[in-house]
Amino acid sequence: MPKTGFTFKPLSSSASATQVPSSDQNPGSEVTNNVSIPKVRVFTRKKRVRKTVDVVKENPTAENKEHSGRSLPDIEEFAYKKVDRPALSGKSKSTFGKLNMGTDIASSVAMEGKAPANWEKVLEGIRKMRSSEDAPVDTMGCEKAGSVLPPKERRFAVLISSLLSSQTKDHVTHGAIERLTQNHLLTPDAMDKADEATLKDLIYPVGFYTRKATNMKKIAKLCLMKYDGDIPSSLEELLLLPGIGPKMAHLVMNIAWNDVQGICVDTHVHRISNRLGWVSRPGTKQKTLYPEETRVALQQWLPKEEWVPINPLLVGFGQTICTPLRPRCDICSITEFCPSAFRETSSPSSKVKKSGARKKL
DNA sequence: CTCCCGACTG
DNA sequence: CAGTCCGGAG
Repeated sequence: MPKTGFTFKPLSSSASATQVPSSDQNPGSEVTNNVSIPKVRVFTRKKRVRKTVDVVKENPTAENKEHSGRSLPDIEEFAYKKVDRPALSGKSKSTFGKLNMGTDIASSVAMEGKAPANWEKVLEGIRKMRSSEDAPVDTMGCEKAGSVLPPKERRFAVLISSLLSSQTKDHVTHGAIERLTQNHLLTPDAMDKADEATLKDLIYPVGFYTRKATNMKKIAKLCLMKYDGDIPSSLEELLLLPGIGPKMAHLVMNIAWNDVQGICVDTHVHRISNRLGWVSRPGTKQKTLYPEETRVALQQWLPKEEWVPINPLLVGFGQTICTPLRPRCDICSITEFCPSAFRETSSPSSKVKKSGARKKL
């Protein structure tokens, strides 16, 4: 991949491990330095085809697809998003009940705020396992590359990169950022003026590009109008931006502002922390139900120096060994400290009703 | 819960 | 080829 100046690499705390040598990079990237070209290069490959699957969801109760309750109740402090979310109270309760089961991994669960036994050995063990294989998840690959930009631009780039990186492979995110950069659209000003359709085409392969293009424009405008072209500097204000939730907000605080307000918890950190018995619901031995709950619990005992590195560490571990499905306990070196080792317990988001149910007849 | 997008997996 | 992946929002 040609790196034309900006080589930002967002802390892809999610996807990215898996290879994907896919021959398709971006076919038009021979655009080296025609800086003067005012027009935007549009993606012409693979047509975006709507799936138009005329699936008549005759079974609205989604028998499979059991997410792990993504939305959270208003757990403690600021951290939680925009306005007040009324929901969660009544409805999803039944679902949570189900997810809640099988949580006896608590033998070594940390007592409120107290560090679980051997956590240092566990971390060390994971580090070892990670170093042996080529960890694709390098955390701050950005600070070195992004530093070529003035602070303000760099922060904006970090914010946009974070937005684009969710649910998207690293190389894809990188390509999108590169295209935006080449077209001089990686600034609040330009982005605000740009066509939404143009942005959409430029970021194309990233996940949820349509929604992200919309969010990018809104974010650019907000940065312009409320923050003088800079990005919000607090967690609360970052959370107010469309498309920026707890996970990304912490990531941006860490990288863009170098101000560690909290741990960036994604599903890997969430799942593994629970498997290890590192966190539990307040006052219980139950697994935490939401990433935010995990974050709070983890922050109660994990030394602050580990707050940032814990993410890339567990993400890499979670993608290669402690996987959601069929974790590789057989090759894991810390099973002696893991209450969940060799248990089919699977992830926090258990998979109860699933294959057993009938498809569509 | 469901949708958003698409690439990958069993 | 249905199910997974996994962050955010409604």
